[in-house]
Parts: sequence; structure tokens; C-alpha cells
Amino acid sequence: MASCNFQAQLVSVMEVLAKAAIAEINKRVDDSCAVIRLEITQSQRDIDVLKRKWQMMESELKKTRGRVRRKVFYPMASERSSYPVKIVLNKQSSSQWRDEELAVEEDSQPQPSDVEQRVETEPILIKDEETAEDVWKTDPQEELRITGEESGSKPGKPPSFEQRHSDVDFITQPSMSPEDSVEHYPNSDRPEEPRTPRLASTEVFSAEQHRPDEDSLELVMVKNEKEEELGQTTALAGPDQFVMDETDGQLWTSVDPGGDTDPVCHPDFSFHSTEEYSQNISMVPSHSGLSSVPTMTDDVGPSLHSSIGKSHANMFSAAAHRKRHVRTLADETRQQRPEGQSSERLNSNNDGNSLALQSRQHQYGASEATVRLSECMTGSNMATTSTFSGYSLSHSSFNMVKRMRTQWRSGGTTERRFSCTFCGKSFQRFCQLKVHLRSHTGEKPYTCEQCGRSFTQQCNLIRHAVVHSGEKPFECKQCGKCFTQRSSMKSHQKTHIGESPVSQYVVPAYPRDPHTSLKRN
DNA sequence: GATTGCGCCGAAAGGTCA
DNA sequence: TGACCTTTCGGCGCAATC
Repeated sequence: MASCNFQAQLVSVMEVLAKAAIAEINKRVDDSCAVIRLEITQSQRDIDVLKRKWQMMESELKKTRGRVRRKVFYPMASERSSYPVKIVLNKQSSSQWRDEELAVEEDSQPQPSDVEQRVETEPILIKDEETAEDVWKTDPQEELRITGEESGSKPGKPPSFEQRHSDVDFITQPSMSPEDSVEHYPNSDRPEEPRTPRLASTEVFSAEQHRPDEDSLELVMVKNEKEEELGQTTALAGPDQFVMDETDGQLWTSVDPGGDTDPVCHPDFSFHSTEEYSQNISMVPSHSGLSSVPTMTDDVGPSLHSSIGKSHANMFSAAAHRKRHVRTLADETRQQRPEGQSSERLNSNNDGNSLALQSRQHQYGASEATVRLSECMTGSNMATTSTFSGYSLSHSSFNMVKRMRTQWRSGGTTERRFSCTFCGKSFQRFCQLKVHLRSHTGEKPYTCEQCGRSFTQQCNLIRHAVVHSGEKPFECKQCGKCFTQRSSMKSHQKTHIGESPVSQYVVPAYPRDPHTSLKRN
């Protein structure tokens, strides 16, 4: 009877503890999800702001482009066309107008910061009817017609609501010249129009108006604008523009917090830079070791076979296998690449991203929590957030979250833009690729003055220096033994596992961490 | 001969700064 | 973006030990 009571009490206590544990786990999961959702929401807001700014710049670009082209190709456009374009050459009237506008600006108009703040809070209505093809039309009549439509207002007609908004949104643009305002407002003799631009916020203009030769200055400014516009136009006319245009919707909707979006599908804007570098890599002169550049199998095979019979084979089998798998994937994808297809294209695709992810998973121990969390962070499966609820987010986990968040912001996965044409490996940084290429070229620019040994990296030379100095800065806390390298100390510390009754039951940081789980067996 | 532990190196990721 | 630096992991070689 007493045992029954004890069991019942034990069961009840265990239930309470279990419930408490579940509640704690759920709480931590909720907190983690809240952080992630907050990040998503913030990113969404940033995207919205950037999108609005982009639309503003786009509309301003189109309007400026129309103005520049009229001035360059049709300097007498205002005479040839009925389109109400008025190029201000009357300095007095313009200065009067400016003075009035400055007065109005000081009295009633919001400060640039206010306008900018309003831009972020109010929806911007920009009438954008001009297509890319229209931009390149050269027919003067056609262009005038287009620009007239772009203006959207007919002579004598008051501007529409949308135009007012769009023009107001352009007020704070520093590149606005007084011609812009006049040009956009057919009835320039109505400076009191509420939609008349306020130029007080444009320091550029207020500084320019004191120049002695304003007409020539305006021409110079127009020329500069034309050059800038041509540059922008050239850039926009390139492939990037089409990438942006074609993927615009996807680009901006791909950060849907609750959607099934996959950041991996983000357009890869780095393709051209990668291609450019890969072309440069192809021109790298063949060093002595290039003819015998180790293939992937050369790199993996010997080490694999020689290591199997060694004592570290068990450890090798777990961690190194993943590394081999990553390399094998890279090799396979490289081999499957059609003839003539550049490697950078391969690495800019999802393959490269998956490789990056896998290597990262390997770096973090490839724990289940890591994998599931990465799924969550990459947006591929938000529902899996709860699947890692069994693991509390320790300090390392939060570091992992931080890194993955950075990864995610950079496009879902860490972008690997620079690929090695020798082995197919890709890197985030050009300098990393440069260092990596030394392993292929045999270049070892860092030489030890004492023994003459050379190294590919300076840090390795510095680390090598302790061989000569005899310094052992890393001390084992348990036995006091010193080591020259931290990895040696860590390797040594593994030998202590199992010495104490507690350490042999230490739960590994990651469930599948071979360094600790293997020692427990 | 097999195993273990250590010394050392290669390579890569990532932070920081100019 | 490159250079510099730190940190880390993995692997190889070798001596000591069983």
C-alpha cells in the first residue's frame, strides 16, 4: 500500500516535472521563433522602404532621361513641340521663383527629414507608364508624345492626384534642378501652385545659384546628368536589368515571412563577377604543379585508404565522411556539368549553395538541431521550427543562429561567388580563392627565416614559429600539460574523457558530435 | 604489428580595417 | 574589396606503449 502511494506520488512528481520541462521547451521555442519572426518582419520593412526608394529613383530617372534627351537631341524642343516644356534660361525669373519658393519652403513646407519620413510611412503613388522600349525610341515625335504622356498632364490642366504625390516625392531628391520643376509643371507661371517643387532642401541647387555663369553651369550640369544617365542607362540595359526586371516580383516577394519561399532562389547577382574572375583564373600561368593538379579522387583517395587502417579511422569515418561527401558532390556536379558550361554558373546555382550549407553543417557538427534550424532559417520549412525544440538554444546555438541569420540576409545561404577552376570549390571572397589557389600552384610566399620552410598562409608561418621558440601557450586545465597548438590541446583533452565518473556521461553539445559521442562508446 | 597520443601543417571560415 | 589576422578542423607522421 505504501509502495503504491509512493509510486503514485512519484508518477505525479514526474508528470509535474515533465509538464514543466515541456513548458520550458515551448517557451524557449517561442522565444526563438519570435526573434526569427522579428527579423523577418524587419527585413520585410527594409525591403518595402528600399522598394519605394527604388521606384522613386526609377521615376526620377525616366523623367530626367526625357529631359536630357530633349536638351541634347532637340535643344529647341520647346519650340518644335507643343509639349509644354520650358527650359528656364531667364535667370531673373528663376531666381525670383526660387526666392519665392524658398520663402514658401521656410514657412510651410516640411523639412527634408519630414518628407523622408513621410516617404517611409506613406504609400508612394508613381504613375509609370513608360516601358523600357519607350525609353529607346528615337522618333522625336514619338518621344515627345511619350514624354508628354509621361508628364501625364496637359497644358492648362491641373495635375492629377497621383502626379502631385509623385512630384512631392521627388522634392527631396538632390539632383532636382530648377528645370525639373518648371518642366514638370507646364504652367510655370503659377509658382503658387501647391505642387510647385520646394528646392530649399536641395543644397546642390542653393549652392549653384550663386555661381556667376549660371547658364553655362546649367549646360554643364545637363552634360553631367546626361553622362550619368547614359551610364545608368547602359547599366540598366545590360543583363542585370533583365535579371532585376524578370525577377523583381520574386525578389520582393521572396521574403514573405510565412510563405514557402526559398531564399536560395534569390537571383544571383554575382554571376558576372564570378565569370569575370573565372576567366581570369583561366589565364593563370601554369606553374610547375599545375600539370599534376590533384583531382578530387587524388585528393580523397589516398587519405581515405591510408586512414582506414589507422587508429583515427573511427573518427575519420564520421566527420571526414561528410567532408568527402561535400567534395564528392562538388566533383560530381563538376563532372555532370555539360561541356563548355562554366563552373561559375554551376557554383552560382543552388548546387553551390547546397555545398555551402553542407560544409557549414559539417562545421557546426552537422547536428540535427543545426540542420533543422537551417531549414527553418532558410525558409524552406518554417514548420520545422518546433522540431528542434528538444534542444535548448545554448550560446553556441545562438552564435549559430547569428551566423545563419547573416547567411540568410545575404541571400538565404552564404553566397559563394568565386570558384576555383582547378577543383571546383567555391568561396565567398576573392582573397580566399587566392589563398586556395596557392595549394594548386604551389606558391608559398611565407618563408621561415630559421629553417627555410615556406607556407601558403602567414598564419601558418606564425604558428610554425613556436617550433623554434619552444613556446607552448596552450595548457590543459586538467593535467597542466602544455601544447603548442590549441588543436593539440583539445585533442589531448579528449583523452581525459572517461577519467572522471562525470565526464564519461557528458552529453555532447550536439547529439551526433563524433568527438564526444565516440568517446562515450 | 597495432594502438595511442602528440607535434605539426594544410586549409578554410570569418572578423576587422583601410 | 583586399590584406591581415584569428580561429578552427582535419590529416599526416612519428614516437611511445601494449
